[in-house]
Amino acid sequence: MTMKKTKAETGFSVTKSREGLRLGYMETPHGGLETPVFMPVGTQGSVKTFTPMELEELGSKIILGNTYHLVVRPGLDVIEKMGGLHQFISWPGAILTDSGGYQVFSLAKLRKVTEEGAVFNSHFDGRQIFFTPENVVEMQEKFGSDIMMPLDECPPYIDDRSVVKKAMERTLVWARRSRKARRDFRLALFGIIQGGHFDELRNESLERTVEMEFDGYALGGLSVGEPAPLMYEMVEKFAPRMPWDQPRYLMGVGMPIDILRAVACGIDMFDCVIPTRYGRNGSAITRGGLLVVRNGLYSEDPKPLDERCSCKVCLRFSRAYIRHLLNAEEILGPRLVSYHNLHFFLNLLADIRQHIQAGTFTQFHKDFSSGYDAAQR
RNA sequence: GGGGAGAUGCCGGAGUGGUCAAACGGACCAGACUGUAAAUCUGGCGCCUUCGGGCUGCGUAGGUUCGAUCCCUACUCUCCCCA
Repeated sequence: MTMKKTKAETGFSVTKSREGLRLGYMETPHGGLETPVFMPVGTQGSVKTFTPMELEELGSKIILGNTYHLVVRPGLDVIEKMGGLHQFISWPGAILTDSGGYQVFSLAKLRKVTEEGAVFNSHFDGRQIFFTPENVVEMQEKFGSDIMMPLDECPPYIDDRSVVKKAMERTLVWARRSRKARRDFRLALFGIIQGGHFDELRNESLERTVEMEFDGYALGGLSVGEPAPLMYEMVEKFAPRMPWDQPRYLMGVGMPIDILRAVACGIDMFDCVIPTRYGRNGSAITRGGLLVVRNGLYSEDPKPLDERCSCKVCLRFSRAYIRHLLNAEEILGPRLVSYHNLHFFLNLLADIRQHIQAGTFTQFHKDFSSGYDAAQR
């Protein structure tokens, strides 16, 4: 008698540091990676402004893709015919794909959610696209995503408990269906915990999702407009209750200090558009907080974006030059700031891992926070 | 020398008697951005303000009118055509 497979072959092991923090190692079909980890977001098959070579150079082991966006364009067929997502975008590392659950939130005006799934009027050409828990898993298997996220309903930050409850329950039903739909057990499938800022809902979502036995668990529905303290509260309460021996992913977070706080609560995986979006919009993330290089203040500033940074951009270029590039709408401007920002995030996570290992994370966290302008988050 | 057109805020450029501190762009200044419809979006952009409003203002100087960026006169300057 053969045991029915319920879990991916993707391996994950955690050790507990002296300070009680998590240090993990995850194996995927596209290489291993240490956690806590930051995953750059490459929605449409590209981490905006970066070549895969640059991502490798920065030490990124895993990036995100987005099922909704990739299906809208170039379409599932193209990616399949090109040999899967990794080959198509020429990325040798791991890929986690989000399901389109976030688009249920961000493209709320263009979609309709039913028990069956979510119908989107494509933002690109208006064409209707139907997402169900089943076909979303199927699509991600065709992509060959190392980590698949199930379709979920990500509600906005809202005080109406019944709305959040409904989304949470629907996410549970969809989770069960997603789990049943998987065929390729080399790929991991995570469960997503919803419930907004309501303790009982979060709790129920967590317990019932964990019962379904996924390969990892994610806290979803946070950083969707709620006050930061509320997000911290949720992470502080629920991260520790997620299974110890499996990856814990806080979706869409966040700013450096958000990440530090979440790591302290036991989160392993992060993704966020901040480094790349802020980069394109002219803000550098630095040890001192946010630095809006675009501002006139820096027009004659010879200093690097971050005086304590050793990235290629900071070793070579002045704020004045970068501001000029941004101002003149030279494409190099957004590229340079994005490069610095992503280096900052990846480096921060490397520092975090190192300090956890050394048993000095708490001090590092404290030092970082005091040097970082709180007003800039 | 003759004829014509025009001068508006940092720049371009609407406006042709009151609803104009003056449309719309651009530049400039600032803010936002957290599983990316974002190389995007929002706000400010004469001076002062207790944010109610007050003051100065559309080449210069006069004039008409209750009222002028808008009409008249002169001047200054710019551009175009003819000689």
